[in-house]
Amino acid sequence: MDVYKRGFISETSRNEEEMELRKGPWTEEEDSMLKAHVNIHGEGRWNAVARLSGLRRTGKSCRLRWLNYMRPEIKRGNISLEEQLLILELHSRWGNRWSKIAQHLPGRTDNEIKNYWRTRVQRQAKQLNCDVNSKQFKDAMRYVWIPRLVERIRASSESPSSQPSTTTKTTYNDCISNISSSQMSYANASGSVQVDPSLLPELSGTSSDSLDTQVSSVSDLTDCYNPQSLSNYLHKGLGLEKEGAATWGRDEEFQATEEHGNGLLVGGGESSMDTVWNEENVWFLQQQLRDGI
DNA sequence: AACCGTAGCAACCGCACTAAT
DNA sequence: CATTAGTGCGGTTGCTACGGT
Repeated sequence: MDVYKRGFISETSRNEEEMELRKGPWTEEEDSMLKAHVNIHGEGRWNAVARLSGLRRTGKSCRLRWLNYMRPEIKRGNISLEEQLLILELHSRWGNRWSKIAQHLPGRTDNEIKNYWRTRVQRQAKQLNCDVNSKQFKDAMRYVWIPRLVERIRASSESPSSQPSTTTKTTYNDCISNISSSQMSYANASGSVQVDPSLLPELSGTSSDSLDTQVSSVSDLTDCYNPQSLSNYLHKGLGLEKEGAATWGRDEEFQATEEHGNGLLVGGGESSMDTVWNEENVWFLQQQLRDGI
């Protein structure tokens, strides 16, 4: 109870007692009041909503609650692999333009995507001891995580048991096809997803030059999972200068991981909550980064 | 069982933009 | 043109749940 009392503030405007505004978590009662009002009067004019609905909230608060939580089309629950891929792609293209990114993920809010980015992606950057905006990290995403994610999507599409919802798939493909740039990712006829590296952020001259060649040659995504290819990605994409530093021993371990099907590439029996951002990926990259420096 | 650290998420804040006056 | 109200957006905060010790 106290939690709902916490955070009351007084409004600077006219009737201070009457206009005492609530802050903090919304109660069920408030939710239903807001819902009832919006159902009758529609969205918009949030200050009027706040006044007329009887809610002691600011218009901003009402708007936020409605848009981020109460809209009927809000999709709740775990972010699917396709959505994760889309987020990574769109973020690499647009940066922190959360609302713009959210427009391409129906049912997801900018807040949700922002939270996803901060909690999952930034955490991984932290574990790798690099800045999320660093070239190093972007390259890791571009040449390791995104291809892995693509592969997992493909793998899951081939094994119906671990298939994310069809709805989500359709959504992803629809989104991709709706994005104007022809450089954007696309879903091919077989339903698998390819990532066009050109949509990703501009890299520094040296590495992008070498990488364009490397990546454009990857017409078949399975190539991404050829250990030699991956090694090349890491050396060129992550700017690792010692070509021989990451030994095949590493890749063998990587392959062994695949064979165990415990999460890197094979969808297995994981929950959809599982992401590409698992510890093995982090470990693998840390090793590559360490060896390469 | 109690405590602590952390991840995830809902909500707030401040600023910017836009349209109406 | 200047002002103001409404709205949108990105960054940040703080609460809750949960797992580890």
